[in-house]
Amino acid sequence: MNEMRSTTPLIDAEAARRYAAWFRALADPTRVRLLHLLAMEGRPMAVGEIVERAGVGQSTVSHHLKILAEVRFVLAERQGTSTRYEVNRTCLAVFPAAVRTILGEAPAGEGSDGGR
Amino acid sequence: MNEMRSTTPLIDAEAARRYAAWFRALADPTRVRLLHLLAMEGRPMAVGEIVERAGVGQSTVSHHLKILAEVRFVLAERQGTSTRYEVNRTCLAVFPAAVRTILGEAPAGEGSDGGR
DNA sequence: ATCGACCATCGACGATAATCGATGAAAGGC
DNA sequence: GCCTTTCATCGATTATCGTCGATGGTCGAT
Repeated sequence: MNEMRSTTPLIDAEAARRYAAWFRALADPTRVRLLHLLAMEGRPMAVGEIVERAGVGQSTVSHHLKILAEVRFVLAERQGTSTRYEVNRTCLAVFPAAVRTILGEAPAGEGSDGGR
Repeated sequence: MNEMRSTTPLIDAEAARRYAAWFRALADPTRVRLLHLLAMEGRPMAVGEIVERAGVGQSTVSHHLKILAEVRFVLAERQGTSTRYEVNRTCLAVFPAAVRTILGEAPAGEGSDGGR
């Protein structure tokens, strides 16, 4: 019982959920800082190394890295007993495109998904 | 008890919270749809008019409009007994700038705040 | 002054999310 | 084999969020 009455061509519910999910991935200060740390280092970093600088517990860091990885804002690579995370700049390009679509300035459609 | 150990020049906690707040404003499908509706109409709309097309209750719409207004993504204007909301495209320009700053590609500093 | 239309706010509820400590699982070194 | 290191996952706790119905406040008209 929850559809837009929609005489006008509006974003459908699924697209709205997809866009919201992207924004939600960066809707937490800890994740913003983790992403920025990885970007500034510019190299794959081990989780323990990240934890040393994050100011939050190891399980918390792991949790947030997982969320960032699910939307491909970071990439994970196992290396022996360690896991290296690095920033994935390509996928972060979705934001300008998403904003343009929401504002109706985009050619609609999927937009640059960044190679998901 | 929660600071980055920060030998490297990282985003400070306050900046991270500010960026996260911007992303959080669009981290909900209903807000994405409301913003898109306002953008497609391209004119100030009364709340009742928005409610007719939003598929959620009046108080819910009012709640979300308030959140969008707090970050200036929409602007409110009382007109008699009614309140008109319209999209504020200028402030939505913060996203490309925010992403560049988080990725360390920005000229640092405040970035285009959009005239807040 | 009263009424009606319009919208914001309140209170409550369920759902989701952030954080932590503890436990578990995989890989390497002994 | 066993122990250590490294990380992911689990369980619990607390806080935040989305939604609703109901109430309250403001303005215009009668």
